[in-house]
Amino acid sequence: MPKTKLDREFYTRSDTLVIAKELLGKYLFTRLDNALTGGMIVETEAYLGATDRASHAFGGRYTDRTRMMYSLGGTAYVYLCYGIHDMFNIVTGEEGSPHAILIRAMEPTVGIEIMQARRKIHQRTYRLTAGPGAMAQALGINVKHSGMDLCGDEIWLEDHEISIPDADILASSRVGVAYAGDDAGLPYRFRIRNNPWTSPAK
DNA sequence: ATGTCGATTTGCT
DNA sequence: GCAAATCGACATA
Repeated sequence: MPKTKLDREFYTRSDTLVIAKELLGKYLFTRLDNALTGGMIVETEAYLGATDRASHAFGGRYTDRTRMMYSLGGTAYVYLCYGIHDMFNIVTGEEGSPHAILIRAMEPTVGIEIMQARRKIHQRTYRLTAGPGAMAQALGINVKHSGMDLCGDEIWLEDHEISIPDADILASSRVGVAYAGDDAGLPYRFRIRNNPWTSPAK
């Protein structure tokens, strides 16, 4: 089966919600510390830049932390949450448009022992990569990788020609964004129906 | 300069 | 099921 790395054109398209859905079933890999780890994306969440109250870039906010969100599509945006968790996002759209997609969970396929060691988990459990902080930790991603080009060879995505039918994509409201007012209820969280590797948060 | 709080996870009651 | 953990970004002064 053909496996092709997602190229710049995939990320620079303008419809972030479409990209967020298309990312389901794609594969995410990291080759960090000379170790290959990765798996299939099963849950994503879209943040629509300056017009989205839940986005860090709402209103065009531009700070040291959010600067990377304005990069060209296909750039990593990683930030620290609750002082503990590194959250991995994929920037989309053209340069200057601060859209991003949070990768919330994946089904691990490659380098499982390495991911277990990074997570200090030594049993087979869905907890390994369910939830954005847990998944980034398993992949070895941290805030130092913010701004990294996802068309390079340290963090990248691949199309394995798995397509998720619309009927198997569940859309629901985003998690942990109650502060976003009217935008909190928008159905921008997507996951694969009946996939046990999706994150536990409601 | 200082205070508040988060796009979460984990462990314990 | 609930609350602690933990620190830097951001807002306010």
